[in-house]
Amino acid sequence: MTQSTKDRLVTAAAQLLDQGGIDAVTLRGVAQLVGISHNAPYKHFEDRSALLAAVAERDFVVLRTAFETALDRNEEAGVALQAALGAFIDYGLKHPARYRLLFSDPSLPSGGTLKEKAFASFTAFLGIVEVCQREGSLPAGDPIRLAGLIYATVHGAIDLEIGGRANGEKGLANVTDTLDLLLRLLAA
Amino acid sequence: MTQSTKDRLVTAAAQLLDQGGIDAVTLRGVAQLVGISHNAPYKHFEDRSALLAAVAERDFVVLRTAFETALDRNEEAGVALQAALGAFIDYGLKHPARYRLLFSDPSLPSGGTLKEKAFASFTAFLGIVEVCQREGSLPAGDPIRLAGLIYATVHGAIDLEIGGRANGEKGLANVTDTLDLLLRLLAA
DNA sequence: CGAGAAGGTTGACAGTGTCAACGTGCCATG
DNA sequence: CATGGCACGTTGACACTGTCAACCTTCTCG
Repeated sequence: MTQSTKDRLVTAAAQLLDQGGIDAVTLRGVAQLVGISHNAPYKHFEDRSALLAAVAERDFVVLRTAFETALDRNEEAGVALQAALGAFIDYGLKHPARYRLLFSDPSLPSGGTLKEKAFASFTAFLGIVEVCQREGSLPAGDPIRLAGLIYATVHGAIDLEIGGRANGEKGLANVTDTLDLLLRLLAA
Repeated sequence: MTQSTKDRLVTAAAQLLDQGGIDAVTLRGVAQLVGISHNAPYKHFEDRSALLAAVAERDFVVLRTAFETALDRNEEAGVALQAALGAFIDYGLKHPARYRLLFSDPSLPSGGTLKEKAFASFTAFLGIVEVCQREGSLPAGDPIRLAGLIYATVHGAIDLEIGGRANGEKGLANVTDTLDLLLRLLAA
């Protein structure tokens, strides 16, 4: 079956997000892209925020799936961790506006189903960390805090790089370097 | 002498930012708060972005100053580092909208004088890290990468907590816990 | 003295989110 | 079979916003 109008609205919004950033996502523009009248989106979403939240939810599911398949497809958990983080970084740098929508947009609700999806994605990541600990490729200790530390570091590094406050010769190192340093510390 | 209109515009914008978030900062609202006509701000700032950039620049200077005084006021560099990070976290949690303006706002220019001020603030932080290394309270190695790691981690943790994606029993730990874990790792 | 710049004003315009009212086709229930 | 409701779409309007243009005042400085 073909995509529903609601799905096409979400896809169109994501497309505009990639092309012109968050400011380019206007309800009227999205409607036009889908080929419906300027007010039709209100039949599917309560307001602009709800549409953006739907985009974010979809991407959080993608992230969670990426984490889960990273764990499934790799024998060694340490390799899975690298793969998961690589996918995370890749997503952030390739879709900066969408990335910021998920993690740094103030207009999105901080609760509800969006929070659940965000939580589920973190939980999948946590799963990888736990296996790493059992395997010995990550140090023992509270897995939630350890996963939180890695998550926060990677997120911070991605966000700084997206913002352009990370480059420059004597400035912050790039994401991969920062992450490598942390993982080397954790391996020691 | 009394504050210039330009300064008062920046202050008013910061105030609206604190009260109602970035969406509450409207040029007309700022003008009204200062008591001038809706178009007067254009005599001082090219557009809305320029006004927001001025707010960000001012706060970056504040951050840099906080870092510098932390180093000045403490004998042990390790204590200064704690103080600097504490001030950083405090600022972020008390002024989330302003914090996000500095680090995660896409409408701000990623270059120019704003980048310089952001850079200067990071450099001040880097200075503390270097002294810590000399003192032995932080491990040796490229100070830029080490400072970048700490900076990225703290920034990520603050940003996640602001976004409300950090709380919950089984969710990410809070900023202070995350930071403590990192510093303990670095001390070992 | 007079010109020009700095800073302020009013008025207009297009674009945006959102509300209200109105149409239309399909599906389920009497 | 009829019919009523509901899902989905449309047009029109409104207030608010950023921004441009034109105009006015006041002060400075050659």
